[in-house]
Amino acid sequence: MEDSNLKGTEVKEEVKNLNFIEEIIEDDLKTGKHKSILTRFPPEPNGYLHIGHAKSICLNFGVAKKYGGKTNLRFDDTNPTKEDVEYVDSIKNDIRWLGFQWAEERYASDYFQQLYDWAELLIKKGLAYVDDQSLEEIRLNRGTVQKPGTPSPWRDRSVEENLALFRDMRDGKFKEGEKVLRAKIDMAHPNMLFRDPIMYRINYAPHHRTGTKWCIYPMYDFAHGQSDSIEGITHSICTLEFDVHRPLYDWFIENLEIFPSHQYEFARLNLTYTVMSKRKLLELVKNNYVRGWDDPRMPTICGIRRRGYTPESIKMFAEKVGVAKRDNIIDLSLMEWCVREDLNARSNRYMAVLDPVELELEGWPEGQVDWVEAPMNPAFPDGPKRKIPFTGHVYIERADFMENPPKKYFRLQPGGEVRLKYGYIIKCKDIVKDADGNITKIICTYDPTSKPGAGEWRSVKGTIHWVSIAHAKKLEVRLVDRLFTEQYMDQIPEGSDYKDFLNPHSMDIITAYAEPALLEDNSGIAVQFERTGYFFKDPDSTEDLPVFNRTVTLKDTFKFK
RNA sequence: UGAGAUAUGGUGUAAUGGUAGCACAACAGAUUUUGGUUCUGUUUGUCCAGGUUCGAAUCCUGGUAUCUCAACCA
Repeated sequence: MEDSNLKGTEVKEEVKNLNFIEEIIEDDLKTGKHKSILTRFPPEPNGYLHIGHAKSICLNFGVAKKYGGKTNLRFDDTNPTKEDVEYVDSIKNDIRWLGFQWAEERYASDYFQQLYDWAELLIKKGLAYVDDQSLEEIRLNRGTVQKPGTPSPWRDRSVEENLALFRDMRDGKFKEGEKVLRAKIDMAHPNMLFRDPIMYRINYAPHHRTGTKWCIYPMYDFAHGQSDSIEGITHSICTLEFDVHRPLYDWFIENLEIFPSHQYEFARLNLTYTVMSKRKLLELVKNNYVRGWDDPRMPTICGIRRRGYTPESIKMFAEKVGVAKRDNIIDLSLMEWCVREDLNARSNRYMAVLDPVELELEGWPEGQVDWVEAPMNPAFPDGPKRKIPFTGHVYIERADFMENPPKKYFRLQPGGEVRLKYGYIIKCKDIVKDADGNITKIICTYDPTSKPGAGEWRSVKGTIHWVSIAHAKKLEVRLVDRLFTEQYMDQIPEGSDYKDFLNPHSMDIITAYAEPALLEDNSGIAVQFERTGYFFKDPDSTEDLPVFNRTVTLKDTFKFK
């Protein structure tokens, strides 16, 4: 009783440990600023979602759920030249796979008419004008961060002229780049975004949803805040690089006198050994440096999934990295710890030998097979079991035998005893080598009284895994390792060739010899090869090889001092 | 030479004027039919310099460092 009380207070204290977004929300709820909360996840459908987006998804959906609110999925599709339906489908799949459900599926393109009307309103208020300057001229006249810009010669057109010109833009009377609509703010403003930001540009590329209905498209700044406002988003959570946009976000909302959504920024996720920019990931795909967006080496959600990560582990990771405003580079080991934590509790165990060497038991009766029983997961000894055929002729891991072992090595060695997991205790008697001195076979004796369940239990220092050669299932597996060799991808200079940093062994094919029960496993989640690491067969992937995840080996299994 | 944001162990993240805590990593030990898991322990930190205060990561002043902004991208 007291224990549970204690636990209760502990949990309460943990809940009190809020990130700054949650603090803002609690405050808004408490002061009555908002009765309920509505967040949104607003991807541009121009690429696949990656682990950085996963953090944003967990945050947006997570806080809404925590405070009884909802989350919209809104596609920020205001640039037809970059966007595609392929991407909207993948984005929806990934969010669903993570286990989140959005309240409404919206598109910025749903609001094109409303946005257009608002643009006319701003023109009528004298707050927007059509500019005839070329892209080049606009860029030059914007000034620099240190020097004020110079106003456009077209800045003071009459409302009537602006209105007529803007309608002509809409009606397709101009070529791309010939005219833009700009907000009339301040060409000398210290915030570059306030130097008459462009609201609309002409683009004749067909839009993936509206086709050729429109030839003018709103810019991000003229679309995002208003879209939030239309939906009644209370907390518009985005990454830090948008913080300079917030004043402009507010400016449009104020001058349009619409629902005051507010933007809050947090630091985006960075990971060691990982390229996170969508643009760079697209480059990897386009140059065929990887096999696609869902290549198991990619940091995309679908790539990580193919590597055996579970939705739970990704959510745990998002929770662990926290939410703050300072720049960060998270160590990959934290993410790997999260999968191990989840998989350790849930994944089935099998034995598989990756680098085999033959081992023969002296005196084992010819043709005898012992079917031994082993738990699927040792955490549940009374749970589901599997049967493993044991014979006198097995493969063991080459690394599990050493002829001249160092001090603390306690696997098989000449004259030494070791247990074959779930089987007998064996003792190394002899070694057979080929002409080059490579070990081809290890001869052992075995202790018939050491059969599990058959008498007194005897402990030995080492236990190694094995697989009966006659029963072994041979399977080809991809040994997936990190895509890049460089720890901090930011250190790679802009424009340099990614090829120079690719890990040449990130997709090696190896042959594994596994116990037969593995083939019947249809748990759908990654499986643990005992003492080696995690193995995953993507149920949705028929063409490629299953994956052995080198980046998520068991902690320190291969190391010894 | 502008504006904005941010500085807490190796990496993240708490502490909102009162014992600098937690997680990952690293290291050590115990348990173990996975060198896994589990358990215990250790090491390492408030950007700098002043000031206010009985007391400062926190408040003030002045520096320093890092990031973001000059697409008709989002």
